[in-house]
Amino acid sequence: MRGSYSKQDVLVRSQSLINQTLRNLIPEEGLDGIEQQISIYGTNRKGFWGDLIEKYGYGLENDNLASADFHEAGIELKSTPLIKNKSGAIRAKERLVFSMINYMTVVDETWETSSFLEKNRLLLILFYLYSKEANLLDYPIKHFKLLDLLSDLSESDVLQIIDDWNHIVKRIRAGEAHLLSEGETAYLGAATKARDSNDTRPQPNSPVPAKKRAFSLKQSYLNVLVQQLSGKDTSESLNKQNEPAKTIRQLFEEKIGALVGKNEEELATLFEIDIKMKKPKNFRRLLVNIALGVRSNKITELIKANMTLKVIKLEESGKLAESISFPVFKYMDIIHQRWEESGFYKALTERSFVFVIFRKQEGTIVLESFRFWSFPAEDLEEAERVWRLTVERIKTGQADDLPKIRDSRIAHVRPHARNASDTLTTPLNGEQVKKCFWLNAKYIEKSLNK
DNA sequence: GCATGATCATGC
DNA sequence: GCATGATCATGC
Repeated sequence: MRGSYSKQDVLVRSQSLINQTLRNLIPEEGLDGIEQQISIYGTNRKGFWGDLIEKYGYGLENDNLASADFHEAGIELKSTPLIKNKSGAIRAKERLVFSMINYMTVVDETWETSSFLEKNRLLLILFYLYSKEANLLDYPIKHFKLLDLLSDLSESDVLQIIDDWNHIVKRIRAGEAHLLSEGETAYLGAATKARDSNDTRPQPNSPVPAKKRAFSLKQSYLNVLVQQLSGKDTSESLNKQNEPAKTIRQLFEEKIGALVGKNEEELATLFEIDIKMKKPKNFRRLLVNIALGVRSNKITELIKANMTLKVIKLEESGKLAESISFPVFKYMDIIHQRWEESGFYKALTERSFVFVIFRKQEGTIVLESFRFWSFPAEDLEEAERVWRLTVERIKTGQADDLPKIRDSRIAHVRPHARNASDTLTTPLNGEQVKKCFWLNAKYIEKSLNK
């Protein structure tokens, strides 16, 4: 069977698999044996579902050859789980991981000659709906997406993925593989594969060993794909139809870069906004949205990239007045979490920011610049210290006395609530006002000036 | 002037 | 109703 599919065959076959389950697809005489394997290995055996769908969904024999699954059509098949959250919405359960990054050899590749492109030039992503309670034989297939990385350069996603690949490889060439983080790139990330911090690999241009990493499509990227495939995507793209595709960086250069040097009043006039009315709290964000050509804060490219747009204002001296907040944590949850699974850790390592920077100047406020920023890996240890201190205090009945701004050069804990009666339960200190981690304004300011 | 606590404002 | 971005208010 292997190799006899054309691209069209693969698409037709995939369409026919929608809403099917393995139980529907596996012939009766094969089911017993597979059920037995499930009872031995459990339902979480990695890749098992993917192996079975190749065989029973597409009639491909399992092998370990490095060449594409559908040899003839040059298509690589990747299966990835979806999960329903409490409110019933469907999202990607995890990132989609490709092969390991070989730091030693990838530095000699270009995108065109890369082993990544060689293996994944035509990517068929199959989404199935996982459920903790269900048998894996009963996971329904929900969507599929064919991504042509080789020739679909008009597709902005592909452009961005190439940009990301180049960024990652550039870092490795610079001897900075140990400083990589997933948040540095937009859609294609360098996800850690290491079980612990000793699980490392050598890199060519530095003696420092680096954590094992693999290329991956980010969970946030898959989430938007799924929304789009199911017709539920309400975000607005910065890439306009009939215009050439651009990367996120190019889009900001074009749309924000062009307005650098203009002040609030000039921007308001340009956009025909009546500024005589009282300025709302998010006035500059509104200006930025208009500049970007969107009407809401849901911007497709930024959601895909797990990137937060922050509009900040510097004092005349260049000082940043306000710290930057993260989502509120639950006292009762955080005490049971490991650092690596905490919301703060994930926000720091997987999220990134684009800052649009205004600055006070001679009685007005001027659009000064924009900057892409992600949390530097070398500062993770200090963030971890603040997090551990926070957890320790909550556990020991000091939830009313959490790390303050002077306790760390990087982060602190502060309220983030509607008002003083907007509280959550603590283990030993009763109800306390909702709080979250904040990155110190001074730390951000210094980091942006680097 | 800054740390800290508190709240406003908006959109989902 | 709530999460989140953004900023205000107070007191040392």
